[in-house]
Amino acid sequence: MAAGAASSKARTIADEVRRRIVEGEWRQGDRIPDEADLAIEFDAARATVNKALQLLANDGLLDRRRKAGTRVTVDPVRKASFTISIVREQVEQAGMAYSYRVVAQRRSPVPAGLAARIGLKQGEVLVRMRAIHYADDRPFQLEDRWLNLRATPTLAEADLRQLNANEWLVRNAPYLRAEMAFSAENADRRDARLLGTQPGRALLVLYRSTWNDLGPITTVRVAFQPGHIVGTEGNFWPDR
Amino acid sequence: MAAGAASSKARTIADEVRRRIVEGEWRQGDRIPDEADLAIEFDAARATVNKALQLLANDGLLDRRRKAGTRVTVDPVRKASFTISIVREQVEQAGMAYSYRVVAQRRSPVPAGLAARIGLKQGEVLVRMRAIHYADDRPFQLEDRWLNLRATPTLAEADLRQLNANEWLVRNAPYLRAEMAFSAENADRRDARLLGTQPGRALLVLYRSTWNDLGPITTVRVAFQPGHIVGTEGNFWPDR
DNA sequence: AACCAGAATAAGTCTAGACATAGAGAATTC
DNA sequence: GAATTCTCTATGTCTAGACTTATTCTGGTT
Repeated sequence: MAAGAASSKARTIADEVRRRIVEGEWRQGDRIPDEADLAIEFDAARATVNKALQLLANDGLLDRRRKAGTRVTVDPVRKASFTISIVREQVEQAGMAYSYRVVAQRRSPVPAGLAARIGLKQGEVLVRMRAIHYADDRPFQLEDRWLNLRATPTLAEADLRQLNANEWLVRNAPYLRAEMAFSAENADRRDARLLGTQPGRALLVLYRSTWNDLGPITTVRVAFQPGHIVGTEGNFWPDR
Repeated sequence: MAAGAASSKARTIADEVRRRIVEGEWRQGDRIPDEADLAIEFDAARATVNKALQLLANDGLLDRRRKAGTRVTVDPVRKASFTISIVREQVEQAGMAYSYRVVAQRRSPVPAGLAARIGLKQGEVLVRMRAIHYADDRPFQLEDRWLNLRATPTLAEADLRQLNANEWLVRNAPYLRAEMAFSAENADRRDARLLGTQPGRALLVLYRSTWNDLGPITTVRVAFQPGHIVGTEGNFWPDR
């Protein structure tokens, strides 16, 4: 809750500049003093001021351009960062027992739409698996995953039935790029059956795909149990 | 799409270290050479190596501790950052005409649950307003907002009917802290009517609250039109 | 008025060196 | 054996100074 704010000169400067912006002393679009001036004001080296201002620029609070100087961002964009942790940890942290069951697994050619979206030739054969994650024996989330064994040579197909694919991937297949998207979908009959709910219930659905240098690793549709909320705390606040 | 990666020595080092991790040269939990050694290897100052490693640590790829050294993170957490832009911009960027209509506005005491969540005394009177954002005359999103005029002294109640509250706030009331959460809800009768859809349809719903040093500024429930997707690209990838 | 070249400027980056500080591991004491 | 203190090390941070680079601005040219 409280700002962990490890004190450091750069952090102090950043906080003071932030304060001036938040309290309206420096208004949106205003040009703020340049690094050299601030360095004098705060009795710091320019590099330190630079670091402080970069922190704020990363938070989207400042716009900085060479020669043009530093300005207070006009339409600050709201950024929020979500942390998607491993399901098992999430469940266990809530004090519930975690279990996992593979519902189906087979090789299957990728449908055209998906292939295009993740950058594969249509018809390429991937492993498709459905699994359910339980919290205290109640279905917690449902995953429908496509796995590209070519991008994860060390993962044998046979292992998949035993392993929690998500966990294996997190631990063993670092990715270079990831995309995520949230949407809401009405549970279809299968969703409802697997999640133990009624068809039509609104489900929060997360799509995630990851790539490494060998190509797409996996793409997954995760449907959460009805009522699930994914939250974050974020923005305009010291990150670390 | 491509890594914008402005080349810089620090960036180059970070990319190389990232490569070694992704390609398994350095495995999870491994201790990597210390800054001094890497500085020699890459013929750079230690400060530059430090900057490079801090970048990766921010991405969650490395764990760094004084004396203990730097290790490859064991269970990398998936972080993703979402950018919530101003509705109007979002709509206009899609080439559609934006409009906005206030459906209701009145002063109202905060219900207990909400008061507790955002840190107000129960019964405090806030302004509550409902509004619809349209894209090409089709309802795009629905907002149900509570506004604390005490935290935004310059905002007169009378203005609210004219203004787009969200935009006014973004431009004029910088916040210190924000919380966001996604969920999925079945449209109730009112949602459906205002969004021009059928009751029961799954809606992606975003809750957002913001605070400044005067207290809570606003809290809002945003319901998107059915089928709406909020996406991101993120993680393990250079931020900027 | 439109265009172009050069000067000036502010941020971007790097370096070498210094000191601060957390914390692991060893040595010491009880 | 457990607890405490000590020591040393790797990261954290800062500094002063230099050089680089993008971009604005200015003034001159067509």
